Amino acid sequence: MAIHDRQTRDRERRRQQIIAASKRVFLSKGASGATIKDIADEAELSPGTLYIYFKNKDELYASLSIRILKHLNLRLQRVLKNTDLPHDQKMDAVKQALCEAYDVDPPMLINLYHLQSSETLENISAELFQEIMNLSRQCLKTLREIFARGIQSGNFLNVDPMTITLIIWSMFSGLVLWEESKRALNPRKDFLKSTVDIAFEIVGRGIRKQGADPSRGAGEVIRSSSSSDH
Amino acid sequence: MAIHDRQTRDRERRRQQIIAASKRVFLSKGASGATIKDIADEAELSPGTLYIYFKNKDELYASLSIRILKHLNLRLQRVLKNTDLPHDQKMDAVKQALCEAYDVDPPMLINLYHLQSSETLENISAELFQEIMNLSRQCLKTLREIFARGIQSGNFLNVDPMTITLIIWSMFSGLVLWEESKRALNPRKDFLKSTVDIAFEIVGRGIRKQGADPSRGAGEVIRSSSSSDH
Amino acid sequence: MAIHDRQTRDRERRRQQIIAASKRVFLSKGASGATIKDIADEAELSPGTLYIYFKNKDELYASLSIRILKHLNLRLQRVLKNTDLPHDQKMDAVKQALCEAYDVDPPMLINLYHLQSSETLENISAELFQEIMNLSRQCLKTLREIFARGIQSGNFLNVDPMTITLIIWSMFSGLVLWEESKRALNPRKDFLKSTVDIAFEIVGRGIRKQGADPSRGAGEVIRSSSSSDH
Amino acid sequence: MAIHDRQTRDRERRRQQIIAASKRVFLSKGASGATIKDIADEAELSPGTLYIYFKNKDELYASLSIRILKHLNLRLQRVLKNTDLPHDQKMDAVKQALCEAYDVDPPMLINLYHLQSSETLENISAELFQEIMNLSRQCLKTLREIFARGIQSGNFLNVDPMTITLIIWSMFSGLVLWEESKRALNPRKDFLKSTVDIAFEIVGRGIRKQGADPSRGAGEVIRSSSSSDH
DNA sequence: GATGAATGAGGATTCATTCAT
DNA sequence: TATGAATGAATCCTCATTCAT
Repeated sequence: MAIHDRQTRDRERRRQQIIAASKRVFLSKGASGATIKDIADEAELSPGTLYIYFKNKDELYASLSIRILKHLNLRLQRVLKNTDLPHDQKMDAVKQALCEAYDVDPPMLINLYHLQSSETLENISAELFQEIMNLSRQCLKTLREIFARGIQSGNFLNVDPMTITLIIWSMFSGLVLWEESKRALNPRKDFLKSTVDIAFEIVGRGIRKQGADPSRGAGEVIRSSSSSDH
Repeated sequence: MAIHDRQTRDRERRRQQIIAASKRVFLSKGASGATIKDIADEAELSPGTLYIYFKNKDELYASLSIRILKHLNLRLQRVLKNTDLPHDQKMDAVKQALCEAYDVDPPMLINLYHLQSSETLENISAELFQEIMNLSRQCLKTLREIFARGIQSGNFLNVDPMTITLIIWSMFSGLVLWEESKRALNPRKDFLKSTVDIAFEIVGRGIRKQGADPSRGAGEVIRSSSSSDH
Repeated sequence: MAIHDRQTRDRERRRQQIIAASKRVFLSKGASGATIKDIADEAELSPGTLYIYFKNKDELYASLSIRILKHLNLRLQRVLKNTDLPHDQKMDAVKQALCEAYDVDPPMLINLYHLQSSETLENISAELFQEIMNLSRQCLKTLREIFARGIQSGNFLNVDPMTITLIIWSMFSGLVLWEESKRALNPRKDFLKSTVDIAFEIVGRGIRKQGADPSRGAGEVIRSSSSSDH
Repeated sequence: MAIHDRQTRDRERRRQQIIAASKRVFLSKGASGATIKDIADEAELSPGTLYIYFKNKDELYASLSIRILKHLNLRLQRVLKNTDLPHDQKMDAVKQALCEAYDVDPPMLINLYHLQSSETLENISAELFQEIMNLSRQCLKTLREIFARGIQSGNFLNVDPMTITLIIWSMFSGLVLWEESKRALNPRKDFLKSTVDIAFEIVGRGIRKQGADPSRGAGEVIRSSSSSDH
């Protein structure tokens, strides 16, 4: 038993070691710029070893997203279910969930974009691809639900909640990408947090009803984009 | 003279032919997925010919950004200088400039991101890199100036204008990337325009002073992020 | 026209150059022992060039058989159609066709065996595989027809002609393989011809009716193996 | 003693387990297509364990031949020494010896061919290679002696007995290879036995003197191939 | 002895780039 | 100028073999 446990633990530790190394390398060299040898060197392992733990380079790359998506999912669910939280503070809770996920794993969104941008999805197994897609979709769904309830409560403008989701998500992703692109040239400080604060404050102001009477869910309306197909 | 003119014209036409082809190919296959042969085939030229007009693959890729950045620059300058436009409609003009640039050249922002994200800049000449950087910076500067005037005029909240610039830019980029990532799976229609409309409406509402007395430039204040270094 | 012709000719010459080199290398190092670099070196080309002319190593290997199979096919057809030839000399004509094919391309049968032995057929295109299979089958069919007529004519024992075909083919192949396996160790002389002569003489004696009355096709009978499925 | 015996027995049993597994794997995947892991899996052992019992892959492969060659040797010696057997039935006894060896170990001849065809002999130890070569030679010698006595007895044509040996051996090998190559596509039944029966019948007829007076050893003569060097 | 994770040399293949025509 | 065949460095991946447990 004990032996088996230790082996399992070692295996998992090695996996993490590889994942950590590849994050660093992928971040600095990009998905296709990074070579297996780069990653192996960074992980202080031999190239062959990577193939014991990951089927190929693309699967390794894709795997990076899994953990952080799970984490983000959890945090967003908690926001959704926290009924004690006044509706007008949910936006802030969403912001914190996103920022925390970013703190845990900075390049997460870069991965998500690259994965979605059809560049990779060639050599990854259907299951892994599905898992990532499901997790992504789950995150977006939860966000939409949060906003939908804000609208129902009368705190938010009556905008299609999926559209709000996309706007928030895109804005945050855009800021993260910007941040990361600057980091290479200017690694000292991160301005992300303060910029994100302001961004959410602005969007929060923009989405909240002005002299909101929280009693009814339909007041000011912004014509919704065709929401069905996002 | 005439002969020389025609030669120059032919040369330029051939360049455009290559640029147009590579846009299509880079868009569908990604920067590193696209091969020179792909582009040559699309342009109905031979691989060798591309090297007569562009020093190498990276420079070809980078030069795609140049044109669209120049175009965007022009449009934004016009918005800035159009003193007839009421300050509270500048946001809308900015939106239109960005959308138009996107219409002219959909992948432009993707290119910009990839260029910034250290993926490419390997074989690119220093001059070309500088030109791109200058053009990018110019666009951002113009945007910042537009917002700065909006603040001075008392229409906008007193937020660091560079921060607003980043937020707008990131949000738009994020939405474009999202759109592009969806296009592969669902090529029929684009929801970009309507989503962008709502996004700008929300941000516009968020950034405009509420019961604004446009006469003075300092009212409500959102604590600015450290702006100096963006 | 002239230019195009020359190019076509050059292309074909280059193909032959590669085929000739790979025959030598495959013969001396075996199908999986030979590396692309070995072949490229032998052909005095670079590895990449081989991939212009052949899709991959397996297809190159398989292609070696095509030419010789076509050649053999032609020769056997001629034997079949040569109605002037007395039936009891057809065996000799078959022998000469096989030997000549071997002279033209010694390793041919080794290839055929390897190809049939399911080792390769992984990376070769369905079409190429089909072409080889069809050519092989055609050769066997022609042989069977030759023997079938010999039986009908009353010169040969009444043995299933496909079985005779297999015996002749296997015997010849076996002798060639033996010869080739010896050549590595003892390259000076080839004993193939004389051994094959005797082999065909023995089999010829064995298959010909003893005091044959060529007038009827059924005399001595050797119980046929189940012939349908070879 | 007892302990030591058991250990020796266990060791030998494990060896057999590996040999049996590798036969199956080599047969289905070919010599170079089969990996050590394939064999280890089939033997339900770990890769490392194979190296306790065999120096390397090539030696494992080669050792497969040793056993069957020893077996075949024994059987052929018995035919040679069985002076009760009429000379004209020796051919049949040889056939049975070969067929039995094939039944015991189908891929044996395939192995022998591959070994001889310079494919393998890279990592094989000199001693093992010598042993295989000696055993092969021994088999052929015994066959030659059998045929030589048939000639002396006046039953067979006066053909160089080594040439007959080669012909018989090649024919049988050729048929086995054919059989094996078909097995992949059509695994249900083996036609080998019936085809081999007819083959030996034909060759037997061809080699036996016609109206043989078994009393003297020189009658009809087929010009011998230069026999010295086979 | 037995294990199986780790190794790393080696091979097939790709593709940006060059250059003779 | 335009071509496209040729190049060969670079990369992914495999797998025989080793070795710490």
